[in-house]
Amino acid sequence: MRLVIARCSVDYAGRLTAHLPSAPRLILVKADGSVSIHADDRAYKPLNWMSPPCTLKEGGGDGDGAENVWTVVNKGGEKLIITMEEVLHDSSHELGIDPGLIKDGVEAHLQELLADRMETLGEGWSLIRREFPTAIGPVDILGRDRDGVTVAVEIKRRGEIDGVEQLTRYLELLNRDPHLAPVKGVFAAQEIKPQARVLATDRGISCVTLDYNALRGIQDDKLRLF
Amino acid sequence: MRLVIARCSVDYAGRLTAHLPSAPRLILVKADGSVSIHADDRAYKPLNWMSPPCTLKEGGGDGDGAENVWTVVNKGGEKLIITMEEVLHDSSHELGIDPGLIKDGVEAHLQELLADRMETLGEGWSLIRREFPTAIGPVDILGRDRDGVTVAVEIKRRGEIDGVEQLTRYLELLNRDPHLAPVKGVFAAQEIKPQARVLATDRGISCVTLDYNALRGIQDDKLRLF
DNA sequence: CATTCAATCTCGACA
DNA sequence: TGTCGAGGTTGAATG
Repeated sequence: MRLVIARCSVDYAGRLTAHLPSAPRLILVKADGSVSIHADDRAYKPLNWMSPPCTLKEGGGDGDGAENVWTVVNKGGEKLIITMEEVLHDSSHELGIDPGLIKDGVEAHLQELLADRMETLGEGWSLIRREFPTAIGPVDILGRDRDGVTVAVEIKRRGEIDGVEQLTRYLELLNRDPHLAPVKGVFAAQEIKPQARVLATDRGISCVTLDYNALRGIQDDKLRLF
Repeated sequence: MRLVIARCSVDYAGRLTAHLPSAPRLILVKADGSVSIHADDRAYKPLNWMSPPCTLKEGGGDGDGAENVWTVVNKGGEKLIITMEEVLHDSSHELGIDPGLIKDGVEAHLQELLADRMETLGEGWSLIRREFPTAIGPVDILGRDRDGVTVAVEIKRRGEIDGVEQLTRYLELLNRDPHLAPVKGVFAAQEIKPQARVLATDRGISCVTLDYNALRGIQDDKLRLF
């Protein structure tokens, strides 16, 4: 990864045409050849970028001696032209390939724990199975209450409206199956937003706030982010 | 803007929970307090990030002496926890506020030029107006052919399928207006992808390849990116 | 402040 | 390879 801080102007011509007037910016050249240009605000989105696979050529390439012009092109014929006016910093660093992001670590764990302790949801409740498959995706937990009524449980770390919508779709589908119907819904999360609670209640879905540490039964400072 | 290259592990807890195992990465701390973590690939998307407004605290904050732990929190209670294991580079740079991106410079210019030279599209063609308003957005150019038939022109720098779809929607709407109907469609671009051309032709929309320099009539090396 | 909608959306899965 | 759908979507514009 190469980090360049430079006063530069930038022209992009591809899916649209765009121009950045001269200003100091960060130019990020990554090992895969991709280039992005960042201002000193906004974490997520670069001002300008070229996605890999692409190639960077320093110098105009026309042999016109414009060595301060960088040209980045990709397969689709998109071009990013960076005119360097003053380089303030330039360093390179070997990072190697990244092991990558592990998502839902805690949510998966919550599901595991809850499946093992269905009595958390109610006395006499039992597990049918985790990740119960349906046509529109797996239901986190399918179980039975003490009366043998089927229960679909949706687990989120933070319970928001879209989670309730998701569970509602599962319930609608599951209730079409005469072998399962009637199916009750339980919305379980470490934290449930008021709006989500109202919507769930309105739809006859019960809400359960989960205590991660209590479920684990032990403390683990490394994972206890809150 | 602060650039830190460090071997680190990262935990995010917010709209979801996610974890990055220990590896060397770039940590970008911007003037607005936002933080993003980049691997050595992918130009656009950070591995992990925290959008502003948010606050960064170096050190665990528990007084536990974990000074190598950075904690970033925002209003919504989202947390990003970076555990620094080995700092390989750390530099700060003053960039100031960015003048920002100017989009569509050339596309807007193309529209201007074409409106002034409707005969480019056909002998005797004339302009009704640019940015002709409709309920679903403005049509780039509305004009008439030599027979007085209304023509809707969609202009793109690169003609792709979505441009044809857009023009199709305009045509459908415009043809419902008895004062205008029948309305013909013209898809004009500096470069038209084969797929887009096929789709347009299939829908009775004619395609025109625009020559920017010919339309301008003069050369301008500064703007001529191709 | 909530809501809607476009984006150089990106990114992964699947046919 | 193209298409489809989700995303910690982000970000701007609007009521």
